[in-house]
This record gives sequence, C-alpha cells and structure tokens, in this order.
Amino acid sequence: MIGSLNDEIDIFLSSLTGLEESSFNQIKERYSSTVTDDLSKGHLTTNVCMIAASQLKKNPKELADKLQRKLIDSRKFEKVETAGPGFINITLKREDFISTIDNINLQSSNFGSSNHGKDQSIQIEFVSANPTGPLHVGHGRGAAYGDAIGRILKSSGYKVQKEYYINDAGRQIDILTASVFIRIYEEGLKGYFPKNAYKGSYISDIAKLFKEKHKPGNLIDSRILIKDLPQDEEKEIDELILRIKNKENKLWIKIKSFALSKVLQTIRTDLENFNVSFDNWFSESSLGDLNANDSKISLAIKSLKNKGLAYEENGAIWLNTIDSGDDKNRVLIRDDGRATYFASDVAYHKDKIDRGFNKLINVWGADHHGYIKRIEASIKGLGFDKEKLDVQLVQFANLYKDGNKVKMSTRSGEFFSLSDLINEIGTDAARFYYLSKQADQHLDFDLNLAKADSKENMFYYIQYAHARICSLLTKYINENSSMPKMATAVANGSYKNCDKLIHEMSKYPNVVSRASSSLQPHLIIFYLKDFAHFFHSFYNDNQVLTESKENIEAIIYCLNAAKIILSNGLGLLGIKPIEKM
RNA sequence: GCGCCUGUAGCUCAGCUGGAUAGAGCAACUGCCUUCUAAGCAGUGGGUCAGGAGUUCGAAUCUCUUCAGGCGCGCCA
Repeated sequence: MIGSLNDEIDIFLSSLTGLEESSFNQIKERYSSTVTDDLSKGHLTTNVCMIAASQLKKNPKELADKLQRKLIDSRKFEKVETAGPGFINITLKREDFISTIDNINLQSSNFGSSNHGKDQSIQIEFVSANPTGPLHVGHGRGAAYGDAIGRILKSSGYKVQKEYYINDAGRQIDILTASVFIRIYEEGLKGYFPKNAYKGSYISDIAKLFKEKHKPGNLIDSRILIKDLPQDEEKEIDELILRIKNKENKLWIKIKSFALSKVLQTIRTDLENFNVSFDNWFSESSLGDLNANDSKISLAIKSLKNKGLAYEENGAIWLNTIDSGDDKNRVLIRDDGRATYFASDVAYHKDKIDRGFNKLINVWGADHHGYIKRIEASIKGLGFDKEKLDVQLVQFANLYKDGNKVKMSTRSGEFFSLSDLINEIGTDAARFYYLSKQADQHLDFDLNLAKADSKENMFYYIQYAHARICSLLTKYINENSSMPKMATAVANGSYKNCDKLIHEMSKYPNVVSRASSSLQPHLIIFYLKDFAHFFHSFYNDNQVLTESKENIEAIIYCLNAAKIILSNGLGLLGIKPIEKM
C-alpha cells in the first residue's frame, strides 16, 4: 500500500509548478512514507510536504493541504489528514489494512524477504579465530553476528558466501605444535613446559590422541632440546621451535598437521553446535610460499611492486599505505625474508576480490580497527575500489557470572569456552544475547540474567509469545481440524481487537530491510520485543476461545500471522522458536 | 600525541536517510490468576538526551568545540 501512496505523491510532485527536475529527484530521494508509530496517527504517514517545502521555499502546511485534497480525490484511502508541522496521515480502507495478514499467511516463511540485493553477491568473512584452541566466549559474538547478517542479507536477495579464514601459517601454529610436542614427551622432559606455550587441557588431549594413534618412539636426545634455553619467554619458545624443527623435522610436520586438524575439528564442532555454518574454509597456507614465484602471495606483492607502491628499505619490503591515509608505511617482507601477517592478508584480500564478489564484509574484533586503513590501502593499491570492502567491528563481550567478570585468555588456558556457554544457557539464548546489542558496542553478557525467568530476559519474553500462540493454534486445530482461510470478522470491521497487532505486523518488512542495509541484527530483536509486548497485551485482554465462532476464526487467522512474524524474525537470527514452555 | 568508538531515567539499554508530547525493561509503589501458559497484563513516579555553539521550518540524531570513559597505534598474529 505504501507503493500506491508513493505513486500518488509522485503524480502530485510532478504537478507542482516551478519544480525543476533536479529538485524533483532530490525530493523523491529524500522523502519517506512509512507505517505510523501507532494507530492514533492512522496507518501510513509521509513527510513529503516538509521535504518539498524546504526545496521550494514554501509553507509545508499549505503543501500538505494541497496534497491532502489530491489524495482524497483519488478515493484510494479511507481518510487523509494533515498533522503537526506538515505530515500527511493516511487511514487505509479496511480491506487494504487487513491485506497485511493475508500476505503474511500466504507468503508464510517468505514474508519479509525481498529481492533488494538481486544479482549482487556478498562475501562475509567472520570468526577466523586462530586455530590454536577451542573458541571462547569472545569469538561467539562474531560468530553470531556474522551468521545473522548472512541470513538477513540472504533474505534480502543477496547471494551470500560465508567464509572462515584459517591462519594456519604463522608463529601461533608453531607454538601450538611445540605445546603439543612438549606434552607428548613430557615424561622424558621431566615436566619441563615453556612459559609461553598453550597451557589448556586440550593440548594434553591432543598429545594423548597423537600418542595413541602414531605411537611415536623416543626422542633422539630429549635433553639437548631444552638445554640452556633463553630466559625471555618469547625467545625461549622461538628457540625451542627452531630446535625441534631442526632435530625432529618429520615428527614436527606430523604433529603440526595432527594438532591443526584436531583443533579445527573442535572449532567446526563448536560452530555447528552454535548453529553457525560456513560455505568455505580458506587456508592461509594455500596462499603459498614467498619462494615460489607463482604463489598467490608472491603475485600479490609483485603486483604492488609493479605499481610502485611496494619498495625496499633497510632490507625489508614496504607498502606505501600513508598515501591512502595510514599514519605509517607497513612492512610486507621482513629483512630476514619472511612475509608478515599483513602480506598474507593482502594476498588473501586480492584473492577474495578476484573471486568476483560485489562486496566483501569482514567481521573483525574491535581491537583490529587500526588495521583497516592499511588493508584498504592495499586494496586500493591493487587497483580495486576500496568501497568494496566493508569492515564491521565487533566489540568484545565481557562475561559475568554471579556478578563477577569471567576472565579469558587462550594462552593461559583459563577461559570460558563457547561450548561451555552453550552447555550453560543453550545455543539459542546465547545467540540471542550476543545479538541483543549493536555489534560495535561493549556487551556485558550476564549468565544469570540469560537464565532468569522474568521480563528482563527478553529471550524468553519473545519465545513465550510464540509458545502462547502455538498453544492456542493447537487447541483450535484440535477442535476444527483445519486452519481458517480468512479473517472475515476482522475484514468487515466487526472485530477490531487485533488491529494494533496487525498494524505492528505491517512494520516488519521495513525492519528487515533496515537491519539488512545497516547490518544491524539487533533492530530485529527490539522489534520482536515490542511485537511480543503487543501480543501479550492482546492475550491478557482477550479470552480468545470464548469468543463467537466467527471471531475466533478471525483471531486465529491473525495470530497465525503473528506466529509467522515471530518465527521469521527469530529465523533471521538463527534462533528456533519455542513451541511449548 | 594521533586515530576509532561511546556518553539518553537510579541501573541496563532502544530511538529509522533529522520529524509529531524522548521509549522499554529492571529497581520503587498499586492493582489483575475458580476461565486459552502470571516466564504475562494494566497503572503511578522518575529525563537540561554529558556541557556549549552552529546548520534547519524542525536536532538525542548533522557540524564544530570542551569535558568524561573505552579501545587501537610492532619488521606480533
């Protein structure tokens, strides 16, 4: 119905004298017709007169009066009123007003989806946690967010690919391998354990599995490996890694791939349990080696060199990122010939762009924001539009249990893992709380609240509405064997108690489209909370099943639509609606 | 020092490309279960939207500035 209103408005605009085409287009661009906040303002409202007035330097109220007359003459609406500083409020004809519930019931699980992103492909890269241990609570937020915007964009018609970037080529993996190595040989090494190695119990588990499967023999000389290691904890572990690689190279490679696959398996399982799926897992190591001339990483750097953006200084290769707004240039290849993490990332982003996506979304932890400029610079340097890349920052979540902050650190092994969280409150409640606040804001995740039985707990408040509807529908079906096909009593206006609910439902498509264009799933959560409130209020005021047969039929038809709204909204967040509680 | 983010009720937060009297939950106080799920509903009180200036018919929203808080600034990943 908004489309039909806008058509009338456009006709009105083009009938205005003294309106140039450029300002006509500007007005068209800027004005908006929306569903009103509440029924006291009618069903639809438009601010076009205020927008047009500022362009034309005319009185908005006079314009509104003119438009009002036009709209009344069109006979398309029940009532047209001017209000406030120049709003036009529209009351729809009854049949148009209730068309919303017909649409919802008809489109069912497709209601709210659109083809806004038709023929556009978006790639979302998220989580991408280093494969050095299980996912912790901090990763959960990025996982929930990336997955949710994936679902939302998909429902808006975009072709979406979700990707996990596996950092399997850096020093962190060496430390992981060394940690497992030490655990395998801990007896021979008399309990020695480097200060900077991973201490989590999963390391010992992996070591144990390795021993069972590969039955490794004794080391050639275990003591020499740990003799006179440097005191400094960073140097100690680096030296240890070097020694193991030299002395036990075959074993090293074997343990490395074993540990990596075990950790990745854990991560995949955690994500699966969290209802997060990826379409593609991309390994950093697949970018190849700097020594190979045709590897992706070599080619990317060569391309930057050819463009004169990468240069040599002090024995290292640098990328000029200052010209793109960074505060200093960055090293791609160290003076000892090893590539930096940044170099891999440049090659990785080149690869992603080469794959032909219209847009790339990176979901990063907020601590990486200093990194955005240089990655944009590299994209620009490679000859791509930096607008193609959209970095969404996700702030860390602090976890509170019984009023105390829960500490997190992968290194020390003292952390609350994502799977702990899932065990504690369940996948759906966890996803819900992660998404309940704008992603780039700090989130205090209160475990006690997430389990609470009160309205403060939005998750159950919304689910409760769904469960209550399901219960009513079940009762209805048991007595009538089939669902009603229309809402006659609501349509002819003899029963109006559902009107608020219907009006609220008509806002849903707009909410989804806003969530989609702003990449903010929390908008859906807050809408659902408001919607649940409208339902609970209705439920308290109306003893549904004691109404007349005709009214019951109409109400059930409306409530089925309400159920679809709740279920679709939760679905976009990757949450299953609860049928009974 | 530079960069990014934030400041809305006692607390936790919503607030749409600027729009109509600034919203919700919690906490406080009042009511509502012999009837479909009380994890619910209805009501009362509570605000200089951090301060100041500007743009505008109109500012919590945009711009500038001051103050306060958080984070980031490696040839780490």
